[in-house]
Amino acid sequence: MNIGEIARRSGVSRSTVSYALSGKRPVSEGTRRRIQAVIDELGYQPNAAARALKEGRTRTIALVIPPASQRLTDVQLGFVASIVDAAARADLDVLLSPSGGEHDRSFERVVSGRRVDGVILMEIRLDDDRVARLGQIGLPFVGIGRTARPESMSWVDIDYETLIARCVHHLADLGHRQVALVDRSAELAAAGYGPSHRAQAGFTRAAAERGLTGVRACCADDAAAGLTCVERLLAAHPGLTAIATINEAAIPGMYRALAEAGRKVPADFSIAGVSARHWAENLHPPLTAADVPADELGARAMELLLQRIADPGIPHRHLLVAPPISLRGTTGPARVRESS
Amino acid sequence: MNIGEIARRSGVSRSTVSYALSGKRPVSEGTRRRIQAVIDELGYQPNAAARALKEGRTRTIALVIPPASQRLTDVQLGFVASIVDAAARADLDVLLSPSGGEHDRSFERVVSGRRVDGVILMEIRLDDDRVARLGQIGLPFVGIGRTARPESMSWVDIDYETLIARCVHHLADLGHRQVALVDRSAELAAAGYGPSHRAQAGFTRAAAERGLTGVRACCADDAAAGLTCVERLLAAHPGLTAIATINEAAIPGMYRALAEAGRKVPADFSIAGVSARHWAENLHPPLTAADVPADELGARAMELLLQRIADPGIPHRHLLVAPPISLRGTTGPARVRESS
DNA sequence: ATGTTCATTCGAACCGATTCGACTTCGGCG
DNA sequence: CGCCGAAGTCGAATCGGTTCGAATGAACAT
Repeated sequence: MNIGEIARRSGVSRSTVSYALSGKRPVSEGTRRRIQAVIDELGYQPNAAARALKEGRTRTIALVIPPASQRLTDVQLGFVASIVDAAARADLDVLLSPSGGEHDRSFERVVSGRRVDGVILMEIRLDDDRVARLGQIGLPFVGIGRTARPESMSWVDIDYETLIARCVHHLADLGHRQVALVDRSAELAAAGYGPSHRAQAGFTRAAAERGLTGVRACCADDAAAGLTCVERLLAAHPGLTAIATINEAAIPGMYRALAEAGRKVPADFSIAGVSARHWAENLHPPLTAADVPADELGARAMELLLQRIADPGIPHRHLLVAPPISLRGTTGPARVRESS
Repeated sequence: MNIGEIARRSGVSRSTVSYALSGKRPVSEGTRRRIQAVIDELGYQPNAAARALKEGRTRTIALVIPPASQRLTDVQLGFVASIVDAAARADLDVLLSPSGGEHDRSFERVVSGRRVDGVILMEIRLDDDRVARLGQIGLPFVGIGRTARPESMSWVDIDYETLIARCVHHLADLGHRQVALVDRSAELAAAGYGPSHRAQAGFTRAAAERGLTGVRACCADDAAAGLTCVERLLAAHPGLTAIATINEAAIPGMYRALAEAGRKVPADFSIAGVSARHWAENLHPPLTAADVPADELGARAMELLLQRIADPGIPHRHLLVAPPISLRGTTGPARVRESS
C-alpha cells in the first residue's frame, strides 16, 4: 500500500501519483480520476515517515507537559485541550512529552531527533534548560509561561504578579488587615517556577502598599495539602482573615480547613484566587477569582508557533493577560474582631 | 547533524557509526570511543523519520481521546496520565488524537499514514467504526472499554454493570425504595456508548431483583447539568431518596441541587457512584463510590499493547475490573417518610 | 514539411537512517 | 608457509515518498 503500488495499478509513474495528490504540477483530468479511484479503493495514505524524511518537516508539534506523576490542574487541562484542538484544526498532530526532571529522555528524543516541527512548553521556570536547548537546536517554540529573560523567546503568559496584587487590593478594600498568599509547592518555587516568584512579588508589593501583614505559604497541588496548609496558617496566625492564592488544586482543601475551624466563607474569612472559570464556578461557594482564559491563551500560543514555524526569522511576540477578578461568593467585608 | 557528518568527523563509514550505536555488529573499542566522542560533542540523535522509514516502526503510539470540546473527567485524566507515564518508561512517544465525530481527519491520518506502531482507544462505543478500521489496517490496538463483540479485540474495562448493580444493592440494603440512575449524556448513550448501556442494564436488573422503583436520567458531563438534572428528578419523583451514578463530572452539581432542595446528604438522601478515588475523597461530603483504578488500568492497557506490537499474532486478552465500593460519607439509611 | 509551444508524463536523484554481502587484516594452526 | 576463521570495516541497496530535468507527443504556425 505504497505510492508505487498506486502507480502500478493506475498505470502511471510514481511521480505522477505524487503530483496528482499534491497538485504541484498539472495532471490531466482523466489520469487524476483514475489515480483517485485506486487510492479510494485501497484507502491509501502517504507514509508519514517517508514524507517527513524528504520534506524535512513532520507536521507534528510537541506539547511539553509537567511529568505524569502530578495531576494536571484545571487551568493546565484547559491549555492542553485548546492546543490539541487548535492543532487538529491546522492538520497537525500533537506529541505529548512529559518533562520536568533534570535529565529527560522523552524531551531530548523528541527534540533532537527532529520528531516535531515545533514545541509548546508548559511550566517554564525562570531559568529553564529546555529553553536553552531548543534555542541551541534551532527548533521553533512558544512558551506558556516565560523565563527570566522573556525578550528572547515567544510566549503567552498569565500576569500572576498583577493578578495577585489585585486580589490583595480587593481584600484590603474589604478591610482585611492580615492576608496570606498560598503558593504552589515549595519544590516548584525552589526550582525557579515563574508564577510562584511573580505572585510573591505582586503579593509583597501590594501588601506593602496597603500596609497589610502578609504571610506566604507553599502548598502541594492537591486538596489534602490545602487542608493542612490552611490549618497551619490559622494556628500560626489567628488574626488572619483572608487568603489570596494561585493554587487552584488546593482550594477544596482550604474550604474544608476553614469549615472545620468554624470560619464561614465569606462571612468570617475571604478567599480570592486565580483559576479556571469552570472550576471557580463549581466550587461551593463559588470562588472569587481572576478567570484564566486558558482556551484563548492556548489558541494564541498555537498561532504564535505556526508563525514561527512558517518563518523562524520573525521577531518574537508576547502576550501577557491579566483578566479582571470575577466577584463571586468567597470575599466579603472583614468582620470586626470581637477582641478589639 | 546527520549520520554522514558523524562518520566524516570520526573518519569511518556511515555503517560503522550505525553499528557502533546499535551494537548489532562488533566495532573496535577505539573506533567506538572516537565515534561516541563526536556524537557527544555535537549532541547527535538519529533522525526519527529516517529511522522509522527504514525500520518500519515509529516507536510511537497513538492515544485516542474524546474530542477536545468536552473536558476530560478525572477518571479519563487518570488513564491519560498513566499511559503517558508507561509509554515514557518504555521509551515510546505518545501521539494524542482527538476523535469522536463521524469522520475524523486526525484519526485517519495517524492510523493509515502509519504514524504509530499501535493505538490505545478511549471512549469506545458498542459498535465502533474505529475498531473496524484498525482491524482492517492491521494496526495493533487496545481498548479502554469494549465493543458489543469483545472477544475480537484486546481491552481493559470497568465493569459498570456490576458496579452500578452493587450500588443499587447497597442502597436497597439501606432501605431505599426509589432510586435513580444518573447516566452520562443522552448523545453518548444514543451513540451506543458502552458504559451507559451496561450501567443501565445493571441498574434495571438490580432494581428488579430488589423490587425497587428505578428511574434513569441522562446528564451532560458538567456540574451545571448535574444540578438541573437532579432538580428535575426531585420534582418528578418526590419520593426519590437515592441516586446511583457513573457521571462523576456532574456530581458537584447534584450536591448543590440536593442542598438547595433542603435534602441533607446522607441523612435525607444517598448517593453512590463510580469515580476516581481522589475525586471522591475531595468532594464534601466524600463520595461513597467504587474507586476506579485508572492508573492500574492504563498501565495494563499499555502492557497489552506492547505485547501485541511485539507479536500481533497472540490471542486477545481482556481485563474487566469491578473494584469494591468504598463507603464514605454519602450513603446512609433511608429516612422513614413522614407521610407514612 | 519543419519548427515551436504547451501540456503531460517519466526517470532518476535525494532525504537519513539500517543492513547485507564482501573485503581486508590478523592470529592460530596444520 | 599457506590456509582458515573471526574481527572489523566499507560500499551499496533499501525504505517510500518528493522534486527536478528531460522526454514525449499533439496542436499550431510558418
